[in-house]
Amino acid sequence: MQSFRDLKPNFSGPPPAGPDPYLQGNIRLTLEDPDLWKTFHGIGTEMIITKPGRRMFPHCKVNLSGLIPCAKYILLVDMVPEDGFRYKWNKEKWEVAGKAEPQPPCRTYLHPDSPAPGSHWMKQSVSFLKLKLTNNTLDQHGHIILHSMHRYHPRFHLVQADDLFSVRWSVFQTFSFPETSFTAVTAYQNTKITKLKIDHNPFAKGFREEGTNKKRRANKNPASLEKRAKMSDTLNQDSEEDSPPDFCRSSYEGYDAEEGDLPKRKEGDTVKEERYSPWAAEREHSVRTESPAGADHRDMYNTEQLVPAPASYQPYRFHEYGKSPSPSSSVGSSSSGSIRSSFESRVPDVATVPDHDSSKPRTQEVGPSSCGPQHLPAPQDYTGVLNMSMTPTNKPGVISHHIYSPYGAEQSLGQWNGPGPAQYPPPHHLTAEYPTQAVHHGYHHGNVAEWSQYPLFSYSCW
DNA sequence: TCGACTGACACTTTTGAACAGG
DNA sequence: ACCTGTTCAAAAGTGTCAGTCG
Repeated sequence: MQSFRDLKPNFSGPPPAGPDPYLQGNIRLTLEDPDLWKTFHGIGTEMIITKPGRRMFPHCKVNLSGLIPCAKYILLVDMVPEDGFRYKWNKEKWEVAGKAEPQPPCRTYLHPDSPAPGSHWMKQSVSFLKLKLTNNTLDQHGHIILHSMHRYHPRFHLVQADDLFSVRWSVFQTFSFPETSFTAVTAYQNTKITKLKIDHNPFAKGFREEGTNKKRRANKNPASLEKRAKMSDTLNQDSEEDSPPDFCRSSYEGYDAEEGDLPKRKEGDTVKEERYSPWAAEREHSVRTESPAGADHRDMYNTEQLVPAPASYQPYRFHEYGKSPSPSSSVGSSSSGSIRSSFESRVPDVATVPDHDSSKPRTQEVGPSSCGPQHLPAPQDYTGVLNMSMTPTNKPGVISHHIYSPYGAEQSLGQWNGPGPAQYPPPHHLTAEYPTQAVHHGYHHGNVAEWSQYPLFSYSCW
């Protein structure tokens, strides 16, 4: 199991009144199914993105501990570009194919249970199963928009807040897991990944060797069969013989393709996995290339707590600036680089809510929730809060903004979204960090939808 | 010509409504 | 009237593949 290293409050602005006891806890956020993730990561995880939106597999699932049981927390996920490049799959390996395309509208997936007491988050693992990825920049469903052939990794944000509105005064704690990085694709490039997905994703059972989906295969034309045979040969070759030079052989060996079972790794095996994936080596040399905003800008607002990986991950987490980003430049290892320096020493991020909110009664704002009998707010509860906002009302303190919610009651605002950035430029406190984006002056955040449309963290979107 | 992308397809799991029984 | 468990159809999630597009 992994846990993040020492917890640092990532809040630099005026601190909440009095010492925040929540920052002193031993909050742990661990990734579930790490072995599965590692298996994928060892090959080079790919995630399909489609216009209507595609779930991730493996999907993000985390365990939380160390939270204040009676305090409410909000859990979010967003996707961060790994670097400033676009990639292509060429001859069994990923190669840089140019600079990254301009970042699509950043969106943050809010866990539908949010906000919920710490006891709820700790009760069982928290799944982001319904998080969907899309390549449709005009997506109206609130899915997370990514570019195909670009690399990303999910970040988890934990916010102690009673509701969305109090997020503004809350402290973000950010976590990421090296093994969850992936390449967004519209069609699988690496046949090994395809096989892994088929073997582990129950929905793809029909494509397993022993599956019943033979009719379709029988319908294939000879050319397809031949092609598939080639693929199969390649796969077998890869599995049985040497992996392509740019793949981490040792890591892939851990995957028994025939059995389809997760590798049963012993602790001692981790040494073999020092270079975890085609990307691992890149990490060793890698760079976060110049982005319009620049790494500095991206680093300013939050403290990302990279979850310490086992020893085997160390090289992955080390990287330097100014070297080739090519994932295929796997040779060589330098374990002496800075530990994801781009994520360190950040000024804490402070989320904001629409200015209008400041006028609303702060009955449930910062500070510990009173530890009384608390009912777990079901998604409906949360929805109810949001519905208050969505429904015009005359009640004082109740915001009557229109919040776009593509979901039903259960999923209202499960994914924050809204109109494109052109319509809703970044909020004030972020504009300075968006030198290349439309700077908006005198803008008032009209509602949560508008606010949530913004990237929560400037460096996640340039 | 080629690579990226799209949509239809067959298959699977999940979900929820309808029903029966206690 | 309620609760629980079962059944079944619809919905949703998969990778495959042929075709389209730039």
